[in-house]
Amino acid sequence: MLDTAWVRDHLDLLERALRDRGAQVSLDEFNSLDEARRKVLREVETLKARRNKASEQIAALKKDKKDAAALIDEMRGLGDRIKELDAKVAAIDASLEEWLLTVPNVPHESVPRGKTSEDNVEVRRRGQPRKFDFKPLPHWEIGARLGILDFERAAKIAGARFAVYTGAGARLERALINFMLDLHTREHAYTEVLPPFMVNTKAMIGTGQLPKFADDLFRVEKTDYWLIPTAEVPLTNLHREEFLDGKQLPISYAAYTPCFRSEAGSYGKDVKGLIRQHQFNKVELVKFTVPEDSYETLERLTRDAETVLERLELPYRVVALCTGDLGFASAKTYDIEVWLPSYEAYREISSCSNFGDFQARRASIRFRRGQGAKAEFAHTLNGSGLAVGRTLVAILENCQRRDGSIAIPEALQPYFGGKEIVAT
RNA sequence: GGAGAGGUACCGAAGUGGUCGCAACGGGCCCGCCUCGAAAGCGGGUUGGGGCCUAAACAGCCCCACGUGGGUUCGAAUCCCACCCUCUCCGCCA
Repeated sequence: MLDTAWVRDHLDLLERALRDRGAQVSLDEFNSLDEARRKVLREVETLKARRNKASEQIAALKKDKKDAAALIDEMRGLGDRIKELDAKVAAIDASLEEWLLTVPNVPHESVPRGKTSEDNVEVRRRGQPRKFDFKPLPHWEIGARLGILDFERAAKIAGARFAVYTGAGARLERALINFMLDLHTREHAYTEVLPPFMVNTKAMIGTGQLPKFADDLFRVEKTDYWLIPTAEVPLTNLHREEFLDGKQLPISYAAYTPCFRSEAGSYGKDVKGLIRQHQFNKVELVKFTVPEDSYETLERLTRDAETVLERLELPYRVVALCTGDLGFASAKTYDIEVWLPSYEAYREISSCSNFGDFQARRASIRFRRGQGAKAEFAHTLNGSGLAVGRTLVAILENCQRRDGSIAIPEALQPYFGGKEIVAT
C-alpha cells in the first residue's frame, strides 16, 4: 500500500510508474476521494472541538452546582450531526482504502523498463547445460519409469495438478527440504520457522494477496482461513502490527511449507508433470531490514537462494524482471531460472523480491532506531530458497543417465541416504 | 462445545459517567543535577494515527484511539449489545 500523503504529493511520478507497469488505475478517483475526505474531516473536527469545550464547561458548572441546562440544550443535536459526518468520513475512508489496496507498488529506479517477460534482463549465468549423448526424457516419464511419481492416482484421490511421490521420490523431496533448510539456517544465518499453513484475511491483505487476487487462492469454507500460496504470507505477517527494535534488524526467517494455489487461468499451461501444481513444497526466505539496506539485502538474499543450485551443480541464470513483469507488491524482483533439458529452456525456480515499505505499510510493520526515536516502516523482502518440486524436476532431468537411473548430486547424498535412484 | 476470569501506554497495575490520552501509582528506558566515575537520591521526559498551518518540521493548534464494532448520553476507559483474543476448569479429540 502506498502512503496517502505520498500519493497526494507525487501524482506525476506515480502516474509514470503505473504506466511502466501497464496498470490501470484512476488517479482522479484518488484526488476526489482525498479532497472530499479532508473537507468533511475539517467540518466534523470543528464540531468535535466545540463539543469537547462545552463538555468541560458543563462539568465545571455542575461542579459549582450551577445550572447547565442551557448549554446541554445547545449541545443536543450536535451529537447527531457529528455521527452523520463521522459516517460520511468512514464511507470515504473505506473507498480510499480500497483504492490504495489495489494500487501496485512503484518499481525501483534500477528496474528495467519493459512490457512483458521478453523485456527481462539476464543478469548472470552459472553452470553449463549438459550435452546429452542420448535423448533426455521429461521428468514425468522419468518419474513413471522409476516408479517414484504417480499422477494418475493423484488425480483419483484429489484431481488434476496434484502428484503422489512414492519411495525414492518422496525421500528425494524430503532430502531437498532438509538440505535447503540446513544450508540457510547454518550457513546463511536464517532462523527456522514452522508456521501455520492457513492464515486469516488480515494476513493475506498484509502481504498483498488480498483483496485483488482472491481467485488465485484456496479458501476454507465457513471460516476466515485461507490456504497459504507461499510461506511469505505467514512469515512476513509474523511481525504485523509490531514495533521492531532497529538493532535487531535485519531479521531473517527460513521456512518449509506446502503452498496452495488455485492456478486459475493457467488452463493448458504446464499440464504435464510437477511444474504447475495446486499443492507444492517450498522453502521460503523472508527478511526485514532498515530502508537504506534493502536493495543490498536483495542481492544477498538472491545469492543465498542461488547457492542451493550451485551446491546441487545445476545450471541456472538470474534475470531482473522488467517493470511490466513485476509482481503487484514488488519494487524489484530477480527470478532464478534453472535449466530444464526437456524444455530446452531456463524455468523459474525462485523469485526474490524487495517490497520496500509496501507490505510494511499494509501490515503495519515498524521499527525504531533507538529509545524514543520516531517510528519508521521496515522494508520486507522474500525469495524462494527454493521451490522444492521444481528442484526435484531439475535433478531428475539434469542428472538422468542413459540407463534411466538418476545420479544424486554429491551435496545431497548425505540427506538422501544414497548416490542414485534406479528402477526397482 | 459448556462455565468462569480478563484484555488500559515499553512492562505491571489503578481508574466503574464529568475538564482521563498532561490515564494515578510501581518498574523500565532516556536527559539533566549530584559524583573522580558509578550507584543511590533529586528534577524532567518517555504511544500511535489523522487534519489544519507551514518551504518544511519529530514548532504550533485541533481531532481520533483504553481488544474490535455498534448503542445510550450534552459528555463513555467507565453503562448496554454483539464479536474477537488470552487464561482457568469441564467435555471432545491427534
